[in-house]
Amino acid sequence: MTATDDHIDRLPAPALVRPTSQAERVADLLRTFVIDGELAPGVRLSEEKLSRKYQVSRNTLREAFRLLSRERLLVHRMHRGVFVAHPTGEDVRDLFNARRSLELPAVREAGQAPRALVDAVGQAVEEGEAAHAEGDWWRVGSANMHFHEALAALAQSARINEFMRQVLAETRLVFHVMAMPREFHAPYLSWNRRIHLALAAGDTEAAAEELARYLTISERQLTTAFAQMEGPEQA
Amino acid sequence: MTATDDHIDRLPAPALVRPTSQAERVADLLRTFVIDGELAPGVRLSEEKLSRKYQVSRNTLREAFRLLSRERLLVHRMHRGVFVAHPTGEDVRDLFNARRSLELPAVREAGQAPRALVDAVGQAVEEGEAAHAEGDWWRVGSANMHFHEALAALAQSARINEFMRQVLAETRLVFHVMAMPREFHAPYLSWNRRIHLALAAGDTEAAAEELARYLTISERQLTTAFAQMEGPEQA
DNA sequence: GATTGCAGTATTGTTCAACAATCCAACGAT
DNA sequence: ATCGTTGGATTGTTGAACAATACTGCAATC
Repeated sequence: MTATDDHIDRLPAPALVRPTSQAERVADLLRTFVIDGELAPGVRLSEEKLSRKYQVSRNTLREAFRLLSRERLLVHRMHRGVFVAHPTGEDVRDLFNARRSLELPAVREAGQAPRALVDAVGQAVEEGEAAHAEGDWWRVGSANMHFHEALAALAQSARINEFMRQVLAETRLVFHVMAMPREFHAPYLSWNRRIHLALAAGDTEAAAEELARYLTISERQLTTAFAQMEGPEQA
Repeated sequence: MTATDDHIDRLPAPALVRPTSQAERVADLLRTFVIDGELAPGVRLSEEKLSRKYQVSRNTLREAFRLLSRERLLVHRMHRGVFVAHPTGEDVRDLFNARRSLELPAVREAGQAPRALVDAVGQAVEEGEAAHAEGDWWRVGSANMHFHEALAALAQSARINEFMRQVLAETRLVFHVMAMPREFHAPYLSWNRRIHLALAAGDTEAAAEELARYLTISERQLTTAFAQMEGPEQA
């Protein structure tokens, strides 16, 4: 170890250059398509067409499919192909149960979390309000996701964070199943603001109760919409 | 719809015959190997050797690898191959934070859960005690996993259940990193028994407190062991 | 008229062989 | 000691081939 090594140790280390494989890149691409709704729920992804379009071999494409099917964004059906996941009313209930398990305790234990994590919640609130001011409804939705992601992050576990991202991505799929009206997200803006205010004030219990109400109402809205949808027509 | 269709509706439906792909079967196989410690943490899985040994093509094998790397049981390192995950002390902290987030709230809300789910917790306790009576330490460990899996299941979310399974599988890997003494699991048997008793009695808060203590102590044991291990020697 | 049986077709499941890209260890030069 | 080079081994990716399966439509049956 020479003296010059000290300089190296001081470098902003974590930005390590990670080489990525073709399969991962394709998976990233498809993931954004699914989350953004460019690939509608239930749509089948033809191996031949996709491999031709994105200039990758079928084998590489299939590796990407495996990654995304473990994330529940794609569904593999033997000899039939892979399809964009198509959540049902049952899935909605499950997703919200999962969110309750993740978000509520995270908020209740927010006292243990570093201030930076609480601030991130506030930033998401502001992002949503800014998007609302610009009338960018899609970004309002994204900001709402960031908000809840920030809530789960209070639990301080990278694994929880990743799981939460998955759950939220799936939740976003739910919105694609039935085109929600643009104004659907509007009421949540003030709600998020209230939750963050309570958090910043250290009143975690109040924040948790607000959040619980939010989740209950949001779930009810979606499940009733699904009931109307799955009842009359077929699955 | 003829009258005979009624009989079909009454069949034990959920046992649907799901055809499985080669890739999934290989993934299942490798998963058990990893969890059971037959493939030690850090070991590299040669594509050529494995494909030859299990008579599958490299491409199929790689599909299985992608599945398992999303489960964090394998780690893909570009141009180097896939390795059995090798958890660090940092991972241990993260895993236990995740478990606290999952298990504690699940126990606290156990009142909402159907009795069958609470009974499942008791069954896991008995499984552990039976295994202990037989001196089958490996099964004691498995039963302990089942116990905590049953706790998380009180949250009533299939997604939570799966996530918990993953977390526990990783936790099991931790035990393979350093061979824990056989008696390591012994004290947990009575602990699990106490937690279940409190649960069955409806005293969820007492159960949660016991569980919290358990997690704290268990985490401390593992992290100190890791500190001794990662400090002197290299990573 | 609805169900069953049977093409034919399209697509996925899987394998194989080849090549490019990269890592790694060993060697040798500075 | 450090660095550049070289060669071998392994992964990354491809394209083509074939088997296995699902789907459609039509004819045959009751």
